[in-house]
Amino acid sequence: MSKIAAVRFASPLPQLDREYDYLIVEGMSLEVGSLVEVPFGSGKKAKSGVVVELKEDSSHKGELGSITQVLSIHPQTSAKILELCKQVAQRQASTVGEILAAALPKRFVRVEKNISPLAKLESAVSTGVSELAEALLKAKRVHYTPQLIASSDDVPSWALDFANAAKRELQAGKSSLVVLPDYREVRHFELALEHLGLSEFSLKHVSTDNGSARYGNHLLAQISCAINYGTRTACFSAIKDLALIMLWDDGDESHIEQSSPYWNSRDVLLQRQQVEDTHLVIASHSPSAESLRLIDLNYLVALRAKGTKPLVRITDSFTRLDDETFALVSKCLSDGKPVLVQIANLGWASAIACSSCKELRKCPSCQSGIWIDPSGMYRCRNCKQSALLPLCTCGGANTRPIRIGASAIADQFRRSFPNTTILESNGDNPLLSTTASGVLVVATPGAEPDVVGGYDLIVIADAAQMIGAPRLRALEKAVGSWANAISLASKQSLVIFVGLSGVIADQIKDLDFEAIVGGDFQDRLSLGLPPSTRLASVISSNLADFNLLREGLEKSAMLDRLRFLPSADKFCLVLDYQYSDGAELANLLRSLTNLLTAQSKHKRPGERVYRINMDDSKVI
DNA sequence: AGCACGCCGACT
DNA sequence: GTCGGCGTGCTC
Repeated sequence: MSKIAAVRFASPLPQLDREYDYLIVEGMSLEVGSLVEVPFGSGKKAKSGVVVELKEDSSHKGELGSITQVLSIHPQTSAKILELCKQVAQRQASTVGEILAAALPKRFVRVEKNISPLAKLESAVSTGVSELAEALLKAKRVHYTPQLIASSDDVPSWALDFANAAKRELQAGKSSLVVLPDYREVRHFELALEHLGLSEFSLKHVSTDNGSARYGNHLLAQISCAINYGTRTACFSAIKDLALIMLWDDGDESHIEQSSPYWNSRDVLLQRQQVEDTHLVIASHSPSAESLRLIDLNYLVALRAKGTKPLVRITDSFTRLDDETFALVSKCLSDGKPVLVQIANLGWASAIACSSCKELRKCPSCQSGIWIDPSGMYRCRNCKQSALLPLCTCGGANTRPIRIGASAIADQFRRSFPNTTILESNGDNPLLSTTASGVLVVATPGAEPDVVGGYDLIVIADAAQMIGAPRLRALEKAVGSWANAISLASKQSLVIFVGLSGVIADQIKDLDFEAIVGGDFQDRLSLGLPPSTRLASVISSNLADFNLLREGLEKSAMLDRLRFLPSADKFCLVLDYQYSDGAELANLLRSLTNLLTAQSKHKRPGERVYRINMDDSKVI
């Protein structure tokens, strides 16, 4: 029996970011991952922590305290996950405690009393031939492009491929982990599990589930082999005999943690693959620039499923719905077939202008633009609140909409096709699926609902506008959202891209998403922009500490390898760095900000002086 | 985060 | 003299 336990606290504080050794009282049973209560600090106040190591002796010179009690014998996490937390903390210039806080679920004592292991899958059950599962026998890490359109049963191909690969592992007595961007894709994967009769062998890890269900599955994952699936926090679920990790649509922004320390599923799972020595699949209809980079480096082996693709029609029309497109929509609807129209902007209009002087109308309090939301309210882009519209500076009262949005387009369709069901779906008000037959759906990118049998016509009405957005990843994001929309097509579907010409039009003809994203990737490579490099950002809470940080970096040994980029935010420092310098930069930023935070004259309770993001995709 | 220690100004 | 202000630093 070990005598000493090293304990860690799930706290973001850098002062507490280390292991503390405690004596294990005789007769106490615990293991790595157990939750314990220990006396801590000068007041010997009880504090709960996680056992991270069992050992015989301590390097600590002073006297050791004793563990007061074992709160839960059930391990909350595993040694491998603790190692993963350390590595992620290192890369994100964060603390282990902060990552650990993300890795530990909320505890529900009652759940611990009645957990029983999951049933075992009979290994005799035959498995269908799966290209993906076959490829995994040959390569450790795979990038997978599934068949674009579902071949049957309205279950997406990728979800069936994932479930089949997971089934094969389960038959070999191994677990798998599937990480999905959002609830929609969770539902798709569940459909595949149901289709293959695997539901009872699976464990769901999503934050929207009630806490006790989630905690129960968290504990079960460590004692039963299963198909584990969930959204991004599932990246840190401790799993028994994990052999396969699969990530769907790694370019989706839902995979990025929005609060400090801003980790993302792809980076965490790439590290987890190494820590746990598992197989890894990163899959999407349209590749992310990062995964193309990993294929280029031969870190991922590319695999593409064969399959039919819908017909494509491209118009270089400046209007979103030219006469010919409109006629095709009309024809489809009169045949009782479902139609999808993807519109980039939400609401009735993106902006409004004065009818007399043509000036854009601004918010009276902050001078930001005003748009019209789906309920028809005038809203300021900055203060987000509904704005009462005052008279224009020229005295004019009338306005006209600039760039009408999805609600206005849906309204036009309602007038053109009074006998057709017109549905709207957007991120704020998503429609997951519809069963109507002759339906016309107007959706914003990422909110396209499923329809039974698939859409027979899909109109990407804002193709030109989406690729022209002044953002670094505009093209990659646009193509990704087109691919996902088109994956909802029926087998005899037609896809219309409005407003495209030139090289992109040539590439989109064959729905060769990889060629488009790849070309964009090469362009960025030659410009030295992400993902060939990365952008780190540090937001300071005040000007004095912002200047101290900048001075500190300018005096550092890394100065010649860093590039300072201009930033719109006033206290935001943006740095461009090479992947190979990432670990060193993270260390530098962490030690520098820790030092400056300790000395800061401007810190306020509860507020961080510096917020570090080692991979900021929003910054330019 | 807490909590003690410590080194300066105002007070019975 | 000594009570208490909160800046600095440590917690196994």
